[in-house]
Formats: sequence, structure tokens, C-alpha cells
Amino acid sequence: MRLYNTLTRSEENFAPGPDNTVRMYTCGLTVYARGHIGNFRTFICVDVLRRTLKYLLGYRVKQVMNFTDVDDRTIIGAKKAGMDLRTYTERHIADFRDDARALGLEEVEESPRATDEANLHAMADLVRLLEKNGHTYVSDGSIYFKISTMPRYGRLAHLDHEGMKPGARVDADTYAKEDARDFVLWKASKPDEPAWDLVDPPGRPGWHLECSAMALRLLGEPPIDIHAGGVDLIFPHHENEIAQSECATGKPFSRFWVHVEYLIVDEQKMSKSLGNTYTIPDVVIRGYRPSAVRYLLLSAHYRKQLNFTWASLGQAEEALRRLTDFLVRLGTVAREGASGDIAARVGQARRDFADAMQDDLNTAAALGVVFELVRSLRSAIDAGQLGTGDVPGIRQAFDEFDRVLGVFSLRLAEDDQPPVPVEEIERLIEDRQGARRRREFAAADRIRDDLAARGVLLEDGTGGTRWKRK
RNA sequence: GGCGCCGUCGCCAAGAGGUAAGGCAGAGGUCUGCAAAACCUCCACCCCCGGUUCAAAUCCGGGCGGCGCCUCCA
Repeated sequence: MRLYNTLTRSEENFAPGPDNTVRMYTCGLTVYARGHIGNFRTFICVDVLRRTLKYLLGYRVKQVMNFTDVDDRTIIGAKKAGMDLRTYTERHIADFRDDARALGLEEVEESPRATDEANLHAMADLVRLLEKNGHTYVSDGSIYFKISTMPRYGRLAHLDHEGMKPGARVDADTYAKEDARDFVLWKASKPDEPAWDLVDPPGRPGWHLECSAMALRLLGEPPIDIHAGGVDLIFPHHENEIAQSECATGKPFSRFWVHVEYLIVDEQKMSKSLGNTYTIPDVVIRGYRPSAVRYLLLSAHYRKQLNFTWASLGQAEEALRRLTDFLVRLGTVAREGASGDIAARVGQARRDFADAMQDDLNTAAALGVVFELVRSLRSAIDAGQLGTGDVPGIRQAFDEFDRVLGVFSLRLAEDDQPPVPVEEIERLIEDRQGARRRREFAAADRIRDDLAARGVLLEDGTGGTRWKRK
């Protein structure tokens, strides 16, 4: 497939190594708060990349997505909550897992935490290797990486430090560093902060260190195939990961760097200070479904900023409803027979879909292909040109689309949980049918309106009345 | 100051030299007890100005506008 590589700033052909396994690392959530939909944009896009590699291209995938469970924010949060760090972050990890499930994220092979014993040891080993190779120095009890020992530093971010504006933000503890560009590998802990004495002097891991250590420990010999995350991680995080990993191992760290653009809200960057971060529970409280969030996030290309508005989420909700209505309708096809013409249309759509996905994950175009196929097939149903013999092939195609997009089955699963008990809905449909037979339309309409007010819609078709979740 | 992205219908969004996919919303029609759903029909010379070309939304130059990064960030 064609995949954009931030390292070369161009699309390249992607294929895994000879064992046909894609080894992929994704920078996950810092678990000091519930993840917001901006975080999940990245995770959903990476999930779709993973699914494309697995299901469309037939590669095996070994993906690691970490939890950053030790940093300033988690330490402060735990202190405020009066909990120990591990217990505090545990809670946010559980929330993340709930949200991930609601959004249809596939479980990844490994989801390590930075403070897992094995990972701390891997980090300590990495620091020792860097010390041995002469890339470090100690200042004020912290161990720093010395940028000047790595001539190739800055290759990913294309940053020219000569041109840095003097007014640009600079780390508060610059004074402790020999050079403002240096970054901390192992941070001196304050007295009431967690510390590990795995390296000398004791302290806690710097943010960048954990990802290098976990990627190398869990994915094996570098280079790994893909390293992914949000665009905001290009610098400094990924640049620093490269520095640590390559100076420690002497080998390239990752062949591909994949970065997902920002989700912005009402034309502004999402941030806690602007109060415009939304979580999955926020979305549900407003009456929208997680499946619509997933759909919306896939409706634009992952390398373009996506402006989130409640209006666009509503549009996503409607679009997705149309698609899944079709899948339900397929089950009502009664005419016998099959048509070669239908099979040809389905086959063409499958090829177009696969082409779009392999073109640097063009989900927007892929969704366009699906919609065109749906309209064409529905038209055929209305015209009496589609028979039961066509249905399995159509279902197979939509299963294939959905294995990659992961959004139809998510929506259908939500539909299976109506806000009114199914037995009650069915009883009310019976009552309404009786009223209709007696031509008591006012009574019939009242039943329909009441159910609609409770979130259940009724539709009268030739095969009887069907209900669906609003 | 440096690096980079973007501007396509009321809204969302593909397309990246060959004459504008798709979705939402809207208008008219078919179907329906009425609806809903669905189908049919309609709904864009692509921010502006130059240039290259037989041909430009697509390439080049210059504007205008929006956004991101330059050590908290998905």
C-alpha cells in the first residue's frame, strides 16, 4: 500500500519484512484524565491502519500501544486524589478501555504501562547504553541526553535551531541543561515523588524514554515497521525517541513514521484551558452515539485537520443510519434468483474500496464507494432486479468493508440495545396494527408518536412494521 | 524569525493536468390512511490575480484568508 512517511515527507510503498508481520508502535494515552475525542482520532485512524494491514492486505500485525502512567500530570493527579500512582492511573486506564470498546477499537497485542517492572528495567538498560556510548551527562541529579553528540538530530521534525525565535517557549528548567535542546532521560524525583533506583542517580523516567524502551523490548530488533501518533508528537517526542533509540542501538529506529492530524473544535485547537475537550460520555449525554463519532473521524483524511462541530456529528449520525438501514433491508429481500450484473457491481466496489484504502488510507473516498454501491443496490431492489441469490455476495462485501472501517457492526450493536424493552415495542406494534385495521388512525399515530418520543421509530413496509432505534 | 498544512455547493468531504465522487440539509415527484424509509429528478466553472499548457480545481509565481509546530500536548 501507499503510506505517507513523515521521515521522508512523501508517500512510499509499505510492506512488512520477510515474516509478513507488521511491527507497529503507537504512542498511547497519558492516563491522568479521560481521553477526549481528539486523542481518539489518532487511535481510530491507527486502528483503521491496523485493520487495513490485517484484513485487506493479509499481513500479521503486532502492535504495541502504551499507557504513560508516570509523568508530572499523573503524579500531581494522584497526589490530589490522595491515591498511589498505580491505583490512580488504573482508573483512567479502565475508562480508556470502556471508550475504546465503545468506539470499536480492536485490542492491540500489547498495551504496556511505563511503570511495569520489565519496562522500567528496559529503560534503565537503555540509559546505561547511552551512558556507555557517551550521549549523556548528569546535572542537578537528572540524566540528560546530549544533543550535540548526535549529528543527525532533527531529521524527523526538520527543525532548524538556528532559526528558532528567541521568544519561542523554552523549557523552564533550561538552566540545568548544558544546551536548551537537550532533554531529560531520567529525572530527579522530588522527595514526595515516586523514584526508582535502577540507575544512578535514582529518579523517574523521562517521557521519551519509555516509548523507546517499550518499543525495543516488545517489538524486537530495530528498525520496527511503523511508529504512529498524533502530529503534536513529531517534536519533541518522536525526535527524541529516535535520538535515544538510534544512539543506543546504532540502528534506525522505525522505517515509517505515521502522524494523524489534529482534531480541532469550532476552529480552535482542543485544550483543557479553552474548555472544548469532549469525551465519549460527553457525546453520549448529548444524545449522540460512539459509532457516529467513529464515522465522523473517518469521514476526512487522517492527514487533514478535522473541525469537530455538533452539527457535523449530527450529519455523521444520519449518514451512518442510511448505511445500516440498508444492511437491515437486505434481510427482507424475498425475490429469488441472482444477477451477474449485481455481482459485477459489488466486485467493482470491492476493488475501488481496496484501492482507496491502500492509497494512504483514503477513508473518505472509501466511504464514497460504499455509498454509491448502496444507492445502486437499493435502486435494484426497488426495481425488482436483486434476488436472494445476490445477498450472500453483498453481505460478504459489506463484511469486508466493515472489518476495515469497523463502524457498521458497531452501529448495529448499538441498535440492538433500544431504550424501550423489545417485548414492549413488539406489543405496542401489535396494538397499533389493531388500531390501523380498525382505521382508528389517531390512536395508531399516538402509539407511534409516543414511541418516537422514547427513542424508537416505527416504519410501515410491505412486510409489516419494523422498529429501529432513533 | 524558522518549518509545515489548508482554502472545492448552505454544511461535511473526495479528486491532484483531460473537463467536478459521496454524505447531510433543501426543492419537486413516486409509494403511504398519514408518516417514515426508499427510489427518481433537480441543486458547483473549485478564495483572488497572473503564468505554463491543446487542456488547470489540479502545475508555477504573487496576493488574501484560516490553522499547526518551534521543548505540556493525540
